[in-house]
Amino acid sequence: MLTPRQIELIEAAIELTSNEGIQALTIRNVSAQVGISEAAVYRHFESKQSLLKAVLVYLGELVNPLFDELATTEAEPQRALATFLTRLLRLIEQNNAFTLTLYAEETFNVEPALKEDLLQLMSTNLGRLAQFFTQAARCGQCRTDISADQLALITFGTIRLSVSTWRLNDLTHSLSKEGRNLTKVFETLFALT
Amino acid sequence: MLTPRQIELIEAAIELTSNEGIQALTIRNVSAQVGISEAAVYRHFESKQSLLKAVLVYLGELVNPLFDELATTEAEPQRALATFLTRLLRLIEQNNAFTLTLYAEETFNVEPALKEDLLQLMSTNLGRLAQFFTQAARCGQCRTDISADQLALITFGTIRLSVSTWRLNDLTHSLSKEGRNLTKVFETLFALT
DNA sequence: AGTAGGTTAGTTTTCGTTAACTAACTTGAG
DNA sequence: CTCAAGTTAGTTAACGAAAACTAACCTACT
Repeated sequence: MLTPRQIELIEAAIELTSNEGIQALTIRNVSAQVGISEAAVYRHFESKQSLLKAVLVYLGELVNPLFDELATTEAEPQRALATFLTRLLRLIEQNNAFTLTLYAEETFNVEPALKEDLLQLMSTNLGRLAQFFTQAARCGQCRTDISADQLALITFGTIRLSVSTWRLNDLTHSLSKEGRNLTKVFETLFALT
Repeated sequence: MLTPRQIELIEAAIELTSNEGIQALTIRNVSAQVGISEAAVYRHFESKQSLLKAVLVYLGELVNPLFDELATTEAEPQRALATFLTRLLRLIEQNNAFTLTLYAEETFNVEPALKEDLLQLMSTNLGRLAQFFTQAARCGQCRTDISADQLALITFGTIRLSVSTWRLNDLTHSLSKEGRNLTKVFETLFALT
């Protein structure tokens, strides 16, 4: 289990990375952010790599609840996807750090030791989204001429790029509003033909 | 204009970054790759930052011809998009370095000084794609219930994520084959309703 | 008394960058 | 044509800052 201090360190790492890029993710910066010395970090993580690993796990757990709800909700698919999107984008908007959940593979694709974790994070996300579309198609609420896997790819890819442009534009326009647009687009796009 | 050596350095930088991440993009590594001393790099670029800037420009110019053809071809839209996709993915498959054209914003979103260039690269790509869809819609070859901007977002986002998963999976499955699938998907999705 | 969690002060390595110098070329005046 | 002067593109050696990490010590609580 994670101690409060460990969580603090993980969140500092995430914040630094999402704001200033992977280059800013140093033990120095993390410790400074938390307000302890560099050496103290090693009381809580035995190496930088193990901190990175913990960050990845943490990121995975951040989005999981959203996918859980997407999978178990009683609402009809269109509504469920809309809710999912709204929540995701609101979280990102509120907490800059959240963005990393989307880009983990790009950002951390550095050390081979982490590749395994990255692959799992990515395929879990895509897989659960695909599962949702399979389900939706089964209830006749979604087109079937495009495979669930590909619908998941389109959805996730579009979301990522939307967020990406939003960030690049200095978070000016409202992401939530963009989310409502996207919801509509997906509704139109994925409806029965 | 760029000297041959400058191009060599730029290409080394791109290769390093796309293979091992931004962390590996150091003057040391670049110079070693080219086979000269670190100091010699400064005969060709006055600082690391100016090398990075040159890399971004170079990346932009790499994809530009593809967009040019997409914009000017006489072929009908469906065919044109298919060709564009095929070429892009083949380039990426052949030359690992090419991937960076897609992820530049993620990868280089580090130094504020480069933000301007990144923004331009990104919005040029998206803009040109959107222009294509506008054109296609005008000839009645593309649905109009979703805006060209959003079609561009979907297309580009999906491509990026496809390439991303391909890379994460150690370039196992054929990207060209994936391209053919994507082409079909886009045809189905974007056709007149 | 022992341990969890902090400190300071180091280590070694690598970073970007500069200084001082040199060999190989170009160029222009006598 | 010759040769002094300048330029180009490279070298080695060093700089200070910052990287990840370690050792030794302190301190407060159980």
